[in-house]
Amino acid sequence: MMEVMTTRAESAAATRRALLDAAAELLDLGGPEAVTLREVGARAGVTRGAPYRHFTGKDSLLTAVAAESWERIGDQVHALRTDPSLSASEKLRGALRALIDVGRNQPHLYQVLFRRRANLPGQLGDGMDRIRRQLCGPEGDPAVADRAAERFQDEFLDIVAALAGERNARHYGALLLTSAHGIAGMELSGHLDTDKWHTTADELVDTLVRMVTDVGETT
Amino acid sequence: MMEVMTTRAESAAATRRALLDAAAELLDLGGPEAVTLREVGARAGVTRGAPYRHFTGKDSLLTAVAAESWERIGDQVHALRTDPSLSASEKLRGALRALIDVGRNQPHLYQVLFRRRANLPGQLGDGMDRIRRQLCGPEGDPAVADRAAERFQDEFLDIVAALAGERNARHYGALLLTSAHGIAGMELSGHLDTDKWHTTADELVDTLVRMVTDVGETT
DNA sequence: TCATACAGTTGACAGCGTCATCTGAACCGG
DNA sequence: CCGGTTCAGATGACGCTGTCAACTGTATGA
Repeated sequence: MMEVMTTRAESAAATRRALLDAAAELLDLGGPEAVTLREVGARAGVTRGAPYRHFTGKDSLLTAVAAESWERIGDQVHALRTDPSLSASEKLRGALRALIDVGRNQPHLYQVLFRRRANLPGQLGDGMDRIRRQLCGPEGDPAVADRAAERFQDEFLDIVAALAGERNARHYGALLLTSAHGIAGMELSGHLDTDKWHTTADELVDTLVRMVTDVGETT
Repeated sequence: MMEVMTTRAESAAATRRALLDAAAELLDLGGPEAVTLREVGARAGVTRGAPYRHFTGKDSLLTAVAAESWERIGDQVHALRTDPSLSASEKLRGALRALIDVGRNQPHLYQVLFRRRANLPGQLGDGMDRIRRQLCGPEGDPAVADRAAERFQDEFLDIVAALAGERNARHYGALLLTSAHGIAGMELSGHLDTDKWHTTADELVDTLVRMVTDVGETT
């Protein structure tokens, strides 16, 4: 049965978890538009104002969901990289497919993962307001999601380095990563017509892996 | 000075144009969230209900904006393809950069261009409602945007075929297109850290062009 | 000339994110 | 054990949104 909640910290942590789970579920079902703070609260057993005790707002909540997902993907790629039963090519193919599979199985989540970072452009005027706000809660901070996404990229980079050599790893790593992202994105948006192009996302991944494998051998 | 509007059709057409222009401008400024039917109407000199005479709703309006943009990009690539002063490689590089430049200069528009197509997944239940609705107005119909996007892809495919041969054109064309889309997307979202990867989007494009040029030569 | 079609206006509604305010119970120093 | 404090959560309110039904006035076409 359910553990009895005694301390306030435990109860708050449980609410936070429930909010994140509810948000992730609603995101899967109907995209960011369907993630209503009212509905999230209801599914977590609280009311519409409660999420503001754990996140600075809706954006912050979605960012936290993205951060957890990045961590999960990072773990997955880490497991691939350190699996001694896999060849270097298999590791690379697995990492690329891991990303594309998220696009396939959780398209709405995938789009949130690659949301535009808030403080990218030269907007510094009201940027300070946003930044200060999001510093209120350490979670939902874009920096948290950024760190998690970068860990994934680091793991990925190591896999590429083992295959194509340290020299080419960064350039070709970026090429592979962006290409996989593009494959996932166009498959997701429906702009990759497999009939028109006589090819599939999986075949494109194979070609990418083969190309980098060749680079590694001839270097 | 301004031409006097007499006929009702002219007036309506002018309003439609103004609505599209206002929507495109607001999209550039603040993304889809900033495209308010009230503000669009205000900038077009009408009120909030007027857009419903020309589009079935906000989604339909944004789809029409995307369709016009796809047509513009298609024209641009067509001009590249038929320019006798350019080499095949230059045509390919230009086409890829044309797409990436949209991502750079109009990031919000770019995301709308690659919006998920409505009728992709197996949702047929309420899908009929949506479809019948969007058939009311021939514009804003997703099919219009799809046709425009496909014309761009056809032009692009021809450029690749001239460089890599008919045999490889489709497979490598898809690879190039998805890769360019991924480069644009990750640069746009801020996930392509040029310091970390020791490379830039432009260098990645050059590598892609070189790879396909090699394929064309060795075939 | 007169009925009609139709672009555009207006009022209304439900739902949204967000904030200020309030409440009650867990906490903690004495 | 007790009384003040902190803080998770509830609640009311506000402005904004997309959407639709009902309405208005004018150009159209027979």
